[in-house]
Amino acid sequence: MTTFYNEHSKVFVSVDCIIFGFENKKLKLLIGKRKMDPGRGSWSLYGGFVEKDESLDDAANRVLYQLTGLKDIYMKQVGAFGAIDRDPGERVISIAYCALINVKDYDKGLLEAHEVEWVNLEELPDLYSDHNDMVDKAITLLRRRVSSEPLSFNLLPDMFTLTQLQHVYEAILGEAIDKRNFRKKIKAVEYIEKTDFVDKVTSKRGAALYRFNKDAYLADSTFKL
Amino acid sequence: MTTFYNEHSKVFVSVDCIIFGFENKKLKLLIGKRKMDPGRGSWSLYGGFVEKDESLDDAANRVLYQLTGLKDIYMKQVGAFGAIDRDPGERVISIAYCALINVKDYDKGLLEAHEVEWVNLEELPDLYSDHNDMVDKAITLLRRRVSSEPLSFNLLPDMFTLTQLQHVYEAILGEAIDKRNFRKKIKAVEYIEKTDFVDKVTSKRGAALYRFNKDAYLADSTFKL
DNA sequence: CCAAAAGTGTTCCGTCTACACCCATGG
DNA sequence: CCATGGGTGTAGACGGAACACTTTTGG
Repeated sequence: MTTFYNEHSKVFVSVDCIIFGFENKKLKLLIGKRKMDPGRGSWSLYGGFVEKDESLDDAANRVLYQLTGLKDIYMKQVGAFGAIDRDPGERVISIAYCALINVKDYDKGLLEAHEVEWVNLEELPDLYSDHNDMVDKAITLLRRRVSSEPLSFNLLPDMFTLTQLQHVYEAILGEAIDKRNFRKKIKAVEYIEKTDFVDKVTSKRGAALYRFNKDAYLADSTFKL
Repeated sequence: MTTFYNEHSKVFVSVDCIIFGFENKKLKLLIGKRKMDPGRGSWSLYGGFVEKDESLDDAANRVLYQLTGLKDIYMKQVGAFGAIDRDPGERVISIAYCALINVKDYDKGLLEAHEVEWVNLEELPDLYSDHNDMVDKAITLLRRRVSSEPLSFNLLPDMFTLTQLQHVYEAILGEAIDKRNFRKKIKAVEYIEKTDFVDKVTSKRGAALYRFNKDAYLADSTFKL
């Protein structure tokens, strides 16, 4: 069995997580300063090596769980990055994954424990190695998918106002959206359901809270926004 | 420098090429029977291991070159596949790449030398390991991109008739397209240029040959079809 | 009472779709 | 002369974009 394999060389494989959050009308990224060589001290995505007993997806979920304590998170593979010298220490090929989480679900204590921070996407610093390329590709994918897949809800609490939802779209697409046209489209989507709850935090008048009905969506998986 | 790396395990990394061609109104895939264990004799994509001195993209291009003798081919990464047992022999993570080539550019002699064949996409057999998943993902990407990127020309000779071009779109999208509407759109695209040449092979009357002007496209990279 | 956010319809314009006939030619 | 594929225009439907005012209420 160990036949032709031996002629070839093995390499390290890691996963890097591009973790998007949304707060205050802005897309945010969870990044930290590297605590190891090479690249100690530079801003970096959070990552980890793929171990023998886990698939790539499993590794990405494990790394995300280690950092955030969250499971069953929206995660998509962004792509494999494999320039020869992308890691100055050893040959390491890395698979980038993109995760969308609700910032409110994230335990603030962990921010300090792991020494990571939420940084506005627009103010993203230079990151370690090719991590900026990973982020760029992730955003490109996100923009492409946000209109054809119900992604956006992953960045919000279970219940949200239409204004919040609109802000998510605006942040991802990077452009203003007309309020009336947006709401018209939303009303046509049957699995975005109005609840009887009202949010009085951001407005004096109060805004109706909506909910994404995942089961209804799965029953009729058409999405267009 | 060899510090924390050692705690982790290395794995083999390979690339697999999903090579699309177009002939006789059909999308075709270049596949062969595996000539090695594990999986000897089963239909398979053409692949190879990533070596120390090459990036992932380089490896994919080398593998494609070894098989076809072609360089500077349209190639896009499809994604990384890393289920634990996807290769029954050893842990191997594979990066799938999608290539589009003009079947006419492919030396028929190489077909036999490498024992590979063009197979209609619709008649694709069960492939080794997760190769069918790779193909499925490649097609999904292709469908998504074909309307927003000038891919289709890679599947045709330098000069082509509008009917041929339409057949390419129909094959990729898997649905019939109205001839008049299609030609109307094409005429609006300034970098699809009519030449003075006429193709008399497929019709008695003769069909005008067109050419994709890459420089004109790059000068104004908008594409919508 | 006023600032701040929520909520609500209509019109216009451009784009997509459906659809059928004549043309040129080689065999 | 006819079978085969090449080539052409129009009308109606539909969806997207632009656009402004009223409502509620906490401070």
